[in-house]
Amino acid sequence: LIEKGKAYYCFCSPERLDQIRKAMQEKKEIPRYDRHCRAIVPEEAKKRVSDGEKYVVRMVIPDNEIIGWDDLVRGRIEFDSNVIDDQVILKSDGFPTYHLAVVVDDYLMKISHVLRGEEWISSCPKHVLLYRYFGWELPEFAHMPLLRNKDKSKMSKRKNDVSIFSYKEKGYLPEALINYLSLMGWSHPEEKDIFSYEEYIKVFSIERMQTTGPIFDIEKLNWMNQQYIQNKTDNELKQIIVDFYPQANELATETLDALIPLVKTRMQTLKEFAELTEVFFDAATTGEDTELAHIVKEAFIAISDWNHAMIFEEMKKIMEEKKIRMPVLYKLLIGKDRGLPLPQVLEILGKEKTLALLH
RNA sequence: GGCCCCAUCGUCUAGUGGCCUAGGACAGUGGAUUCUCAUUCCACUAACCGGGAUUCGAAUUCCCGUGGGGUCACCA
Repeated sequence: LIEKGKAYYCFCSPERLDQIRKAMQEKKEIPRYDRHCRAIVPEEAKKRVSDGEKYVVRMVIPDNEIIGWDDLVRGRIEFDSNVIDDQVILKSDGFPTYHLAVVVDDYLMKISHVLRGEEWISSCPKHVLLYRYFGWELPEFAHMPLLRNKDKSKMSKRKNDVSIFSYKEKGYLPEALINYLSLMGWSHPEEKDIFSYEEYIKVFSIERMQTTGPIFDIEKLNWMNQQYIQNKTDNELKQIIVDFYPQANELATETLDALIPLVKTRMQTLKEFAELTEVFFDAATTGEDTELAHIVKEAFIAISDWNHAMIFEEMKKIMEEKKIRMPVLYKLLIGKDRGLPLPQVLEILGKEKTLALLH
């Protein structure tokens, strides 16, 4: 590029760069490199380089030209070359900057389509120019909309939780996350909301890509995750839960098996399993109403055939007599006023452990 | 601020001049089912940023505003 006159050595110090940038800003001009070193004749530049002077390499931006490309999602995009900076393409440490690297790397990798975030639009003309300078065929460019926060600013590592691993840790299923994300800026041709990754690959088309930046809303992800959890078979879900929450292995197999269908419709994320099944892991505290506890205990002791139907019968009698409602019994037995269906939970827990809750 | 991108319910979106008194999904509200909570089912609330122009006819085309976003590094 240097030999072709499409790039040149620059010896300007960071201090000088800072200075001219500030000066230009004060004059309300576009803060750009002033092309100071572009005037240095090649022989002199080469000599200074071989003398060991520190340098970077900048690309030459032509004057008064329109640089553009046909973006696959946005159509024709054009820039006036006069607003483009003589970008550094090789740093003083000898490493290329992103602009040089991405063009060369994509070329070597035989990349046909460059799909990237909208934030890259303004540096794209530099890339277009680099392709031209190298004499390489331009790939297709498609600039995707940016995921945004509630305040509409773009999502970023600094401000947001954008690590896919953290979503996994929070108990989101990979397929649910993928499904949800696929709907950010794109829509299924049949307006479906739930579809598999395989189907997504099959029906995806860049034409359906939207140009506006969608706001990442966790509510719909939650709903979608719940849908995916519900659509699992009991066995699949059991495996997923055990993988996610190894403590589940402490439970007897029958216990866990019986719990799965109960938790299935009540989990938005896998993390909620622990909360839902707390009573199976920790000895729950008894309620304050000791009189009620005593009555319930007596009634339960009398149950010979320990199953949820019988348990529920006894509970109904007590609720009628004491004029109380279900939440009171929940509170008494599991320490919370809501949860998995109580009679079933108690059946699974077993008579002995249930009575222990009421000691 | 310059340049660039964008603009339909609170949110994700359908919509490519007439099928739109704008459709679906999430959330919200009300109801049905029900042993709490969920699930499931039903219903309701809710949007084309503003102004011009083109057209017999604009959410859809064009222009001007306004608003939002991105970017202006020897970071990617």
